[in-house]
This record gives sequence, structure tokens and C-alpha cells, in this order.
Amino acid sequence: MNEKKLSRRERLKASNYREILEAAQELFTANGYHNVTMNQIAEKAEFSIGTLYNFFKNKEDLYHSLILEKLKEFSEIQFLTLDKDLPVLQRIGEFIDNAIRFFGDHIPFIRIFFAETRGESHNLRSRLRHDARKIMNEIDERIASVMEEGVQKKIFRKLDPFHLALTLQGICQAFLFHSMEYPEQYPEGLKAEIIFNLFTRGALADVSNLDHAMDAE
Amino acid sequence: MNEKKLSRRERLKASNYREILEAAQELFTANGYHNVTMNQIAEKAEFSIGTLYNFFKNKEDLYHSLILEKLKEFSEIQFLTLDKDLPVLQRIGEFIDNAIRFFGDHIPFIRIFFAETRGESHNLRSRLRHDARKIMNEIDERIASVMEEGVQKKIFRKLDPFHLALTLQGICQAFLFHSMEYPEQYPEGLKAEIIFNLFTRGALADVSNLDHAMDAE
Amino acid sequence: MNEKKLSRRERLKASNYREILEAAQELFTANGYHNVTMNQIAEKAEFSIGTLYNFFKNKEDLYHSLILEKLKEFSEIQFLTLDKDLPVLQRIGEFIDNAIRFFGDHIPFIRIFFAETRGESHNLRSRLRHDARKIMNEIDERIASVMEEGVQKKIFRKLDPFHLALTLQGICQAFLFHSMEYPEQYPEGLKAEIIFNLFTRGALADVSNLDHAMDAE
Amino acid sequence: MNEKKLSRRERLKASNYREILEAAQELFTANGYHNVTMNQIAEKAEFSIGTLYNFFKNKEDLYHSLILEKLKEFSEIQFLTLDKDLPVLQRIGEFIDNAIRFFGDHIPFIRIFFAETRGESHNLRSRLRHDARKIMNEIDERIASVMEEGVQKKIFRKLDPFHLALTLQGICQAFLFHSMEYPEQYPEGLKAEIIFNLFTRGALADVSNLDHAMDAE
DNA sequence: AATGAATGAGCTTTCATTCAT
DNA sequence: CATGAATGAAAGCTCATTCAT
Repeated sequence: MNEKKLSRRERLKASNYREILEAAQELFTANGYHNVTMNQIAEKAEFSIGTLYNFFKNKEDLYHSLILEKLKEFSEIQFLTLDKDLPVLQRIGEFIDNAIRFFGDHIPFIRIFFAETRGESHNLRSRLRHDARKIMNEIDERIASVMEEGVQKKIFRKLDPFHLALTLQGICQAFLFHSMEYPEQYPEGLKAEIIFNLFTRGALADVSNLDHAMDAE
Repeated sequence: MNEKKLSRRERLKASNYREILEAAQELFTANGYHNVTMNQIAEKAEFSIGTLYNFFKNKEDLYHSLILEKLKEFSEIQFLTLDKDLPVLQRIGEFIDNAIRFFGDHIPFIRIFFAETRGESHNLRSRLRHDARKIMNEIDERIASVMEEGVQKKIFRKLDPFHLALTLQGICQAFLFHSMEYPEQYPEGLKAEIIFNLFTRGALADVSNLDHAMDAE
Repeated sequence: MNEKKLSRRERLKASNYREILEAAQELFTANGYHNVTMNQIAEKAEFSIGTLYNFFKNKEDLYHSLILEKLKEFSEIQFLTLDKDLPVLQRIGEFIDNAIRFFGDHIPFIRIFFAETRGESHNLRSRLRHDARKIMNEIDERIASVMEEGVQKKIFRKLDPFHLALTLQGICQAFLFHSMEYPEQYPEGLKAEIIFNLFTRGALADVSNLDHAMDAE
Repeated sequence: MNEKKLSRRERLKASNYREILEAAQELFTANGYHNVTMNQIAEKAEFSIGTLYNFFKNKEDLYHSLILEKLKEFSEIQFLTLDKDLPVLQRIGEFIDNAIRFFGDHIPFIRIFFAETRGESHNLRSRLRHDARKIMNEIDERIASVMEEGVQKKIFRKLDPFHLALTLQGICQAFLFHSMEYPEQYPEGLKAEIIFNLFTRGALADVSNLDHAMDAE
């Protein structure tokens, strides 16, 4: 009984925490970190400012928590996929699927996400940078190990597995960004096969003929 | 004589303009838009604040001018290359070279650049977003037309040329970002051949065998 | 039985009261009124904030209670001494002893004490000011009456007894403050004799020669 | 002409600086540091808040400047007096006069002054503490050297000159405080002779008879 | 009684921008 | 044109206090 009571309080607290983060996410993704005030978040979450500061040390901390939470969610999904007992190429196909689906569901978030892990992020936010990078690296490393598996099984060419991982991530992100900026060009959604095809087979029509293609036309 | 005088004035004006932009660039790349004050820029450029406001309507305008200037510089370099009278693959090779070199020379700028073209950039800066995206699109379109040329010449597989352009850009950026975050992994600089190789030939060892590879291992 | 229960409760209550005040004293003396939060006091006292507000109307009230408690303690000690059946000069000697000992035991408290009875203490705290001053005045008056006794017994010169009281207090406080700021100059503790000597005999070597001393050297 | 122009600007600036400090002094002395807001000071000084922050780094800095300015003023007056080519006792007499007059003119300031040099002053204000104490110490040392002169000239008893200095300061301050709290008791102002008399001659009627007085009555 | 999450008025401080000189 | 002191809206954050449990 006592436990139940405690649990209810804790559940309430956790629920409030989530509500604040959700309100913050909406505002941050819509306006960017610097263009959102704590008052706005409080208002949207229907709490007082003081309550925000009971949950988070400061604005940075709130932001930090928000980004890392989403990133971890993404990371867990991808780890589950990459760890599956499936052929290498199928795992990679699923990885691409996941990326498209996850960011499709969080399209506006992708911007804030990249603003943090790639773009402007300085001074005080260096810890976030560090933490976010760590998670991203873990994902990259995990893809790389799948790539290595592919190389050893002679499915992939004998290339640096990490380079393969970067390539996959790069193509995914380029398509994601473009579909985000011009959603009208992808009426039925971004197709994972396109990315998969480009990643696996490359651009060339006739690989055996590369030298010739380079010199003369 | 009058003309000379005006010309001298104009040269001076242009030089002051450049000095302000340079001071701003250093500060913005080091600290990010929101963490740089107009006073700091004025101080670094050795002008008074009032003078900054004679050159630029406001802080946004200054930032806007700075980003677009750099972006145009990059765009011009790439257009010159893509317009050259060279085989398709060589133009693409040079394009990769240019990207690596340009961002290598402006490494800290790359962050602010992507913050604008990809990540957080909102509200008031929507015009900058629009303008920057326009330039980026022009580059993408120009690459796409080169890709199309490659497809028509049967050098490239029969794929959407714009998808090929996105793929190339994606791989370039993935490597650039990674080399920026972990410069120690690229002691002799990022190699254009790696990117070229991955873009053109893809990951697979034996393309003819794809179906088999997907199903069983 | 009922009485016993109540009594136990009351004892508990009184003990809690004391614990809160002690925690508050440590924090206030270390950081000053404005730099201590009710939360800090609650934490240090190992109670919840709510409990603090069951004992004290508000922060002012807590502070008020704390200061007056200490002041009364001091006052009681000095009254006991000044009321003793001893020669005037011995009572004064003991008074000095007490002052040194009391503030020696409560060195950090002396600061907060003087901040209240002398320095900054305004607006809302005017009642505390009034109450504290009342106690201090009672002490001063009591010393003055001892001084008057001394004057009547021709031990002291025919001076205003209250002036004598002020003089004694002034010398005591000057030495106390100095020893507080520079404790290293008083390795064996502040000596009551020094104060006693200065108070009773003054600075002059040859009192009869005062006029001469003033004019020529 | 150019010089005149500059001078006018500088004079204006200095005058604004003084106006802000004066407004601050009035408010601080009336309400204490923590009960005065920067907005109030700005309003009273008839400037915007921003202007306050052009003159002072922050609230602490403003306060710091104010206290030290007054303290230096007092210090200079007393140094001039103590350095005069006059008999020791006359210099001390003038010192007392000065103290009474200075604090008489700045009666409300005395409170804030002692709150700083004696009472509550913590954390961030430790530098002010240090600076203020330094000035006070310089005064004390200067008095002590005058006292030493008096001892060497056999005007004063063979006592520690610094103790004599402390005694003088203590008596002065006790009277000042009391006259501040109960101004109605000093209709014609505090008399310097009283302090001088008590300091020089002490309380005892018959010094030669001290031992007897201590034991019996 | 005891708790501690929620409150929100009110504080200090920043900084883009203006404009008289 | 150049200057830079003055501006003041608006931000982040604190903390005494309340009250449902």
C-alpha cells in the first residue's frame, strides 16, 4: 500500500518530466535553442517556470537531456537491428529502413539533432557534443563491425569497414535532409531501396572499364 | 579627379567591409552566432559599433552576408570545375578534391556552414536559409547534370541523376565531418580517392551475385 | 499518562526546534542571511521545508528567533555577573572576561550579531532591530548602573555613567573585532587585562600634566 | 578646441558616474544592499539600467566602488590630520573631531559602512572586505604610529601603540553608534572632549589606589 | 504533524540598436 | 561618415512560501 502510494507519486513525477520534455521538443524543433525561452516551455507544458528548474538544473541541462534521450532511442533501435541474426545485407537494409522511419517520425527533430551533432554547438554545450558524439560513434562502430563481417564473408570489397560505415551514413543523411527540405519530391516516402542500391553497387555501369572511362569519352 | 577620389573612397569602403566580415567570421566560427556580440565584432575589426551599422542593417544582415559570401565562393569554385571540358569522372574527382580542399582551408567554418544549411536556423533567418539553400541546390543541380551526362554516356548506371548527386554529396560530407571531429585519424589529409572509389564502385564485391548474398550467407 | 505523552511530544518538539536553529546558525554565520536558503536549512537540519514552516512563520521569523536567543543567552550571562555581590572593578573585570569568552566560543556568530545590532538591517527586520537593541540597551543600562555605583564610591571619576559604559563596550568590541580579523595576533587569546587596564587608567602617563602636554612637546 | 570637446564628454561621463553612485548611496543606506534593486538605482539616478552596467561590471562592483570611495575620502581626511605638525594630543583631538564630523555628515552611511567592514559580508564580497580592511588598517597603523610617538615622548604610558589605537577607535565608534541610534540624546552633537577625556585619562578616580579598589569597597 | 512538488514574482544581467555629437 | 554612450526589452534563474497528500 505504501509502495503503491510512492509509486503513484513517482509515476506522476515521471509523467511531468516527460510532458516538459515534449513541450520543449516541440518548441526547440520549431524555433531552435536560442529562440525558445524557458517561459515558453513552461507555458506550453502547463507548469510554472519554477517546476522546470526543479526538474532541470538550467536551460542547457533541459536541452541536453532532450537530445540525448532521442539519440539513445535511435541508438537502441539500430543496435537491435544490427545485432539480429540475419545476413549482413539484410541487416543493412533494415538499418536504412529504421533511419528513414525514425527520422520520418521525428522529421523536425532531425534538424535540431544535426545542429547539435554537426553544426553550431559551442562553449557550454561541449559536454552535450561529447555525449552525443559518443553515442553516434557507438553506432558507427557497430555498423563498421557489420561491414567487417561483410568484408570477411567476401560480400563486400576489401575496404576499410569504417569507411563503409561512413559512406552508408552519409548517403542516408543526404537523402534524409533532402527529403526533409523538399518533402513534395517524396510523396510516398523516401525509398530505402534507392539508398541500398547506391550504397552497394555504386554509380558505375561497368566497373571493369573504369580506367578507360576516366581517360576518354 | 572626382572619379579618383570616389574610387579611393570606394576602395576604402570595400576594404573596411572585408575587415568587418573577417573579424565576424573568426568570432562566429569560434563561438557561434548567438555567442558573439556586435561589440565584440566591432572591437576585433577595430571599428566602432556605429560603423558596423553603417555597413550592415543589423546583426542578421551581417551574418547573412558572411555566410552567403563564403557559400558563393565555394559555389564558384565548383561550377568552374564542373563546367570544365574534361571527362565526367575526372570532373567528379576534381569536385571531391575541391570540397576537401575548401573545407580543409575553412575547417572551423564548416560547422557554421552546416548549422545554417542543415541544422538550426529559424524564424528571422529564414531568408538566409532560403538563399543558402538556393545556392546549394544550384550546385546539386549542376552535379546532377554532370551525372546525367555520365548516365547518357553509359558510364553510370541508369539511375536518377539527382540521386547520384545526393549520394556524392552525402559521402563527401560524411567524410568531411568525421575528419573534422577526429583530425588525428587523417594525418596526411582526407584522401579524395577513397570517396571516389566508394561513390563509383559501391560496397559489393560481386555485383552479379547480389540476390544470393541477400538471402544466404 | 496523557501528560506524559504530551510531555514527550513537547520535548521532541523542543528538540526539533533547537536542531533547526542550530543548523540555521551554522549556515547564517557562514554565509549571511541573504545567502542561505530555507532549503539549505531544511537539508542541514534533516527536516522538510514544510516542517520549518510549522516551527517558524517565515524566514525572517526564524532569523529573528535565532538572533534573539543568542543575544538573550549573552545578556543573561552578563546580568548574572553584574548583579554579583563583588567589588565594582571585579564585576567589570568579569564582564570583560565574559565578553571575550562568549564571543570566543561563538566567533563566527559575532559577525552576524554586529550586522544586526549595528550594520545593515532594514525594512522587514525593523522589529528584530528593535528587539535586539532593547536587549543591548538593557545590558548597557546595567553596566551604567554599575559605573554609577563606582562613581558614587569615588572609585571612578565623576563622569556620566552611561559614557563610561559606552567606553567599556567600545574598547571590548574594538579588541574583539580585531582579534577576529587577525586571530594570529592573539595566539593565547585576547587578554582581558589589557582592556581592563586601558579602560580604567587611560592612555596618559601623567594625568596631572595634561595641559602642558597638549600645548608643547 | 578638440581638447575642450573631449573634456566636456569626459566631464559628462564623470558627472553621470557620480550621479549613479549618489543615487545608489541613498538607496543602499536606506535599505541595505540586498533590498535595493538595480532598477531602483537606475530609476533614482534617472538613467536606464543598461547605463549602470556600462559604468559598473555588476551590482557588486557598484557597491564595492561606492564603499571604497567613501572610505578613501575618510582615510584621506584622517591621514592629513595625523600627519600635521602638531603636538600628539592635538592630532588625536582633531582625529576624534574628524570622525564625529565625517560620520555626522554621513550618518546613514555609517551603518552600511560597518555592515561591510564588520558585519555580514561574504562570498563574492570578500574582495571588498579585503580592500576595505586594508584601508582601515592603514588608518589604524597611522594612529598607532602617532601613539608610539606619544609613548616615546612619555606623554602616554608604556603600552602597545596598536592597543592604544584600537582603544581610541573603539571609544569613538561606540559613541558614534550610540548617537546614531539615539540622536535625541545628543542635541548639540556628540562632544569630542568626552571621548578625548575618556581615552586619555581612563575611568579611575585615583589610579594609585587601584589595588585597594579592586579588593575592598 | 510531516512532506516536498509546485508556484511565480522578482531579481540580475545582456546586448542589439539608436542617435546626438 | 564615424563614434560610443544610452537605451530598455527580454532573458535565465532563484527561492520564500503554499498546500494537497
